Amino acid sequence: MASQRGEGETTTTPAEPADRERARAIPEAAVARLAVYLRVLSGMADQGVTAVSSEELSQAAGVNAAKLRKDLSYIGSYGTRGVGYDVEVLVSHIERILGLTRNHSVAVVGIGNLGHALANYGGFPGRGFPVTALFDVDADLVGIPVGGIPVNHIDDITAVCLEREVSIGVIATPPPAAQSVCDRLVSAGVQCILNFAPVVLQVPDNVEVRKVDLAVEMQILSFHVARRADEAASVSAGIGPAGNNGLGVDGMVIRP
Amino acid sequence: MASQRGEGETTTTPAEPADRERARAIPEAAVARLAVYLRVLSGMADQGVTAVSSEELSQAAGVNAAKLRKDLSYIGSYGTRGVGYDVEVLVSHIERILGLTRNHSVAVVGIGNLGHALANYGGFPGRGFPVTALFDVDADLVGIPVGGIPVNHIDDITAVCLEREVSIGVIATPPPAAQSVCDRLVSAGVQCILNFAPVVLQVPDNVEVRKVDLAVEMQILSFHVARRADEAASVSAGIGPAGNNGLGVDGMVIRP
DNA sequence: TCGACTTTGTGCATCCGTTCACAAGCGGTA
DNA sequence: TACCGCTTGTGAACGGATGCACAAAGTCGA
Ligand SMILES: NC(=O)c1ccc[n+]([C@@H]2O[C@H](COP(=O)([O-])OP(=O)(O)OC[C@H]3O[C@@H](n4cnc5c(N)ncnc54)[C@H](O)[C@@H]3O)[C@@H](O)[C@H]2O)c1
Ligand SMILES: NC(=O)c1ccc[n+]([C@@H]2O[C@H](COP(=O)([O-])OP(=O)(O)OC[C@H]3O[C@@H](n4cnc5c(N)ncnc54)[C@H](O)[C@@H]3O)[C@@H](O)[C@H]2O)c1
Repeated sequence: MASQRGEGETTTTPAEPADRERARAIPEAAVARLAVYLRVLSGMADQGVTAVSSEELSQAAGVNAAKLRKDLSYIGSYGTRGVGYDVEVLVSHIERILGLTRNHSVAVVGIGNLGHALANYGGFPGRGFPVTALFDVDADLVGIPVGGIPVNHIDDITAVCLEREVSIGVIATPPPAAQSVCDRLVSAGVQCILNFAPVVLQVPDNVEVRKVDLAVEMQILSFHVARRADEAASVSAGIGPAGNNGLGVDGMVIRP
Repeated sequence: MASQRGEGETTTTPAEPADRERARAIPEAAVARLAVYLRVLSGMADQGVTAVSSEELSQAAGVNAAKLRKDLSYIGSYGTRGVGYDVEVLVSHIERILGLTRNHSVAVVGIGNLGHALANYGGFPGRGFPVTALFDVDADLVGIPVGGIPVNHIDDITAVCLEREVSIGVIATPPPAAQSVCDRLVSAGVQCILNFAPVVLQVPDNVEVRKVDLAVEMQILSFHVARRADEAASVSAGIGPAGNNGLGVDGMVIRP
């Protein structure tokens, strides 16, 4: 039922600083996991699952059960001992902590290979991150709609970002342009930036930057390959490549 | 220097530990930063810079100088006290530790929006990660070259991966297909996977998975916005640092 | 050759995050 | 109602990463 526990939610709650204070104390790593739990829980909810134990959820999310419980404890105690967690309740609390109760308008800058993919991606709007503006410096692109949104010229970035209340700026330009684009976004009041360009951005303290660096990811994988090769070498001999040792596909399945 | 090492490292090989042993001891977080240092150093080398101090390099990489020196110490002592580091020397040692002395063949699975962008991206081959195979289940795509490489059918994945010695598999398929694609890659002997699908993959112990989840990144940004808003709210009653009122372009933005 | 100066490399204290282990709390059952 | 088994929530131990501070080690100029 939707109306359970009369969680009026209208912040008319007993002005507990506890909630607000709590948010500050959540470790960054835990925040990232909460986002994963949220996705898993949403999937469960869609399949009609109403309750889940920390053991089940932790397996579905690929983490240790104790860690999951600790993560959830950062946002409060919403489980029932002996039973588990109510999926919907957990979803709504995680959404609240992650600030997903309101939409976050996204702007993509640099509509090249990657920018096109991002603009066309349908996964963001549904999760509260509508892409509302696209920018590029290329005159041939300006005016053309991509993913339903017309590309604006980079010079209009301030006006458009303010008008559409952009809160997250995504940088998908070539590396040399990234810092300049970043500065423009910051000037336009954008305080969150997701950067795909392999460049270290300099920003004021009040701006949050996260980077996605595929080359770095691959190099980390490369490191592990090398390490593994070394280990194998020092132990010599080896176990066969083992096509499918154990581990099957499955994983757990729906349970209505 | 081999002056003093911590105590036993639980190694099975008592002789000539040197770099091989060292690699195992490098913290994961440091490995990620080494990749960033490498990129910065490569850029410096291209511009003719031959020497650099920990202070300069750390600033360019956006980290603390002490942390940078500690990171470098994990791979050995290649600096010169009173002077700094030789750029080329550092580059070659980092490349060696990251296993970049040999190429790592990459296969991309799922040639949709994202797959196209990845296949067309020119930044990988130059860094030792040549994309040598593309796969999709869509018959209309099979045979068509993308970024110069013809798309293969997913059913040929084992044969093609073995033939081209693919060492990294990139998953860019819709979420429902991700686990199955992952299993196929593993069966084909691929031990490193970079996953873009918002799904938790189940893999054997000998396979390394890294994920890139844009929705999670955005939610982390959202969390910080919310946290910042809370802080502002709890202080709003009175003190307002500086003379600007939140919204809009605040006064700063200076950047050297 | 020598001494002053610069910068590295690292021991150590600290902090943050992970894991363990178990008491507390709850639903179900007799 | 009283008991029993299950699962949560968390105190505490642990381990890894971070940052500081400084001795060691080298360069450079006189
Ligand atoms: N394509 C990928 O798969 C991929 C992978 C990893 C990293 N990246 C990084 O993402 C970024 C974009 O990659 P891409 O392949 O889409 O490049 P791209 O060259 O296809 O597109 C870049 C776009 O940015 C535009 N642009 C250039 N300067 C601009 C400016 N000052 N303001 C606004 N727009 C500007 C260009 O007109 C172009 O449309 C690059 O930094 C690249 O290194 C891309
Ligand atoms: N496009 C983005 O910017 C973006 C952003 C974040 C996450 N993602 C994720 O990346 C993945 C790909 O996104 P997209 O926008 O490119 O999707 P898309 O639908 O454009 O492309 C998916 C491609 O995978 C192919 N495919 C489907 N099943 C397959 C199978 N079993 N084997 C091989 N190929 C198969 C399809 O034929 C299609 O060409 C999705 O999981 C998406 O959630 C994409």
